[in-house]
Amino acid sequence: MGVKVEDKSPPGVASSKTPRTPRGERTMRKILDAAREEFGERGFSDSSIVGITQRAGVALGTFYTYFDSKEALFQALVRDMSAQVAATAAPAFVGSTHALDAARHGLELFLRFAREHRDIYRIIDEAEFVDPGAYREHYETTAGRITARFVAARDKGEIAADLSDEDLEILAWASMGANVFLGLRYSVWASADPERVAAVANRLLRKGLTA
Amino acid sequence: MGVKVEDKSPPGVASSKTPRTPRGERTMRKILDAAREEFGERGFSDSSIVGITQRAGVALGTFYTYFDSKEALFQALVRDMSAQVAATAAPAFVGSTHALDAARHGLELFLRFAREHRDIYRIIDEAEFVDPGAYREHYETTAGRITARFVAARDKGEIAADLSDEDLEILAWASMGANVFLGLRYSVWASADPERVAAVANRLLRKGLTA
DNA sequence: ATGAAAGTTGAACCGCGTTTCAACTTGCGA
DNA sequence: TCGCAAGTTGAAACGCGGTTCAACTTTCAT
Repeated sequence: MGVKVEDKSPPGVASSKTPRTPRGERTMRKILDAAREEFGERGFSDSSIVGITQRAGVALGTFYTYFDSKEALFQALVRDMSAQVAATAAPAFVGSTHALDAARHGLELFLRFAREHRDIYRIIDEAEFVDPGAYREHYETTAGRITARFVAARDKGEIAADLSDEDLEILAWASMGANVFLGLRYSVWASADPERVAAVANRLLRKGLTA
Repeated sequence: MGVKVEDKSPPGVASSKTPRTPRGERTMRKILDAAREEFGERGFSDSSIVGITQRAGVALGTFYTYFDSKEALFQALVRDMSAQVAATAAPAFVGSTHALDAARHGLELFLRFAREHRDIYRIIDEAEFVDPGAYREHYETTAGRITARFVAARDKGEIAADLSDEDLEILAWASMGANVFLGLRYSVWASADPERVAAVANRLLRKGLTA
């Protein structure tokens, strides 16, 4: 299938679908919020544009003022949420905390976030099928950030010097996968104490990455 | 949505949809194989029963002799493949190998398997949305197996005695998540050397789980 | 050999949800 | 104040694909 997007322009550049007035802005926002609810509750294929516009309190046709298709809307949503997830864990990595403590704290924040936003979690997962490009971009960007932190930590002597950049990339993907599944199991499917889960999981990194 | 399954009987018990002759058996097999191809290539919602029956070389109506719906077919497929994945890694754990070596070898086998069967990998992922029950069952069963191995290894003194059963469950989920994402990144999206990836990733377990 | 059960066929039915569009309303800038 | 661009509306067109079904063919037990 693939996603149809008319607007190939870089973000910030006006296109035929970009709202030009405050009113239009508000309406588009209402549609995006409604879409998050609808996609989160029913999944992509069981969601309908009728349902989304009804939730948003606008007419069916209004949808096509702002989006070319259901897929284009989904894509917009995924990029929005990917940014939100990144912003959630980010605070753990400011300052000069030890990299492995930061990783533990970041995981804890992520687990709390997942617990509050099961719908968002689900939407990103579904992107694997609805919009593979956005999905891949989300995880590659995330893994890239983790790798960069590992490399920096190694150069600061916080983790073992014998680990190459390639090794660290592998370990970053492993770490990210662990985090995602811990979120699925302990935040989405059940609610366990994020602090405890993060502390136990951190053992793998703390011992596995040091000399 | 949810999956409609008329047949609530335990496996092995005849139902109205079970083939009763060799010919029926063959036809059902043809449909299942065609479905694996179709779902793997196009994903669930872009796959059609027309397409599947055409690939299988049978008439549209024949489908409904063996399955109640598109969802029921998908469910049958997922259970089939879940078993295949389990069977793939299993050989690594026979004999009296050290638990952590076995884990490394099991991951390597899984990575090779994922490389050969990207379609199967994708189908299980999509079950999260098409048939959440089967998806959850797949990962809970898998995590359960890993946890059991960890517990046994701890009792044999191969991993740290201070880890509780609950700790080991958390670590099992982390480990499984790592494996899944490594498969995605290094087998499905690209083809890296499974032995190398498994060896590097194993460092986390080898150091993280021992005292 | 024969009849009944199992299996096969594909046209047609059917509901649903996306997309279009021409008439209408709102609100901003001159 | 006025006119036009932006935004809104919802009925209807449209396509698509899952499901049904009654007629037909094959298989197999007796």
